[in-house]
Amino acid sequence: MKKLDANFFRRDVLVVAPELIGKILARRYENGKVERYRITEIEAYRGEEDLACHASKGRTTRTEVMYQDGGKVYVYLIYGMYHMLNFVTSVELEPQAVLIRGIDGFDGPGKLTKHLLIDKTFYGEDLASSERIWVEDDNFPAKFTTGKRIGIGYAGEWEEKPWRFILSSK
DNA sequence: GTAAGGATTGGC
DNA sequence: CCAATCCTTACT
Repeated sequence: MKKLDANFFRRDVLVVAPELIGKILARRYENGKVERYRITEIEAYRGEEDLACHASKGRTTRTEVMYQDGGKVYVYLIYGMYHMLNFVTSVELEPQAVLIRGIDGFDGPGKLTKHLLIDKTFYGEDLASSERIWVEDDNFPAKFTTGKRIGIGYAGEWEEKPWRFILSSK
């Protein structure tokens, strides 16, 4: 079982996203208990020019972490009710991130963060050194399919990009 | 300062 | 189909 370090995330989001499919998301709770889930669905958000990416608004307090080096956690609240879990990819000044949309047993970005007790205190967490959340590679031979990203009807032509990756083998 | 709307979900 | 619910951004 290998823990993914920052170098894994310091690449283009369109390279990292498909490789993350089938990887293991590990979460250690305050009571010390560790739970592991296979990542089943991911979406890629790529740069300021991607109108669906929050960084298209520029570097703000909210998007700051996306401009940092890859391997960080980006969490934000949507619709006043759900926290979305993202991992920053690429290098400094290249705002890219992957949204974790589904893990084994919890299909849906809002559901999985609710179950894993992920909230905005995870904003900026370093996946390589965190004791609360990290990603592991168990050499699972993952296969995946792609599709359009969900819920971004305002993004014009960017809505058509096949930047959603779904695990197809189990 | 004020207003509009969102990378969602579950219930009617 | 629509409300829940609050943070971020845009605009007066």
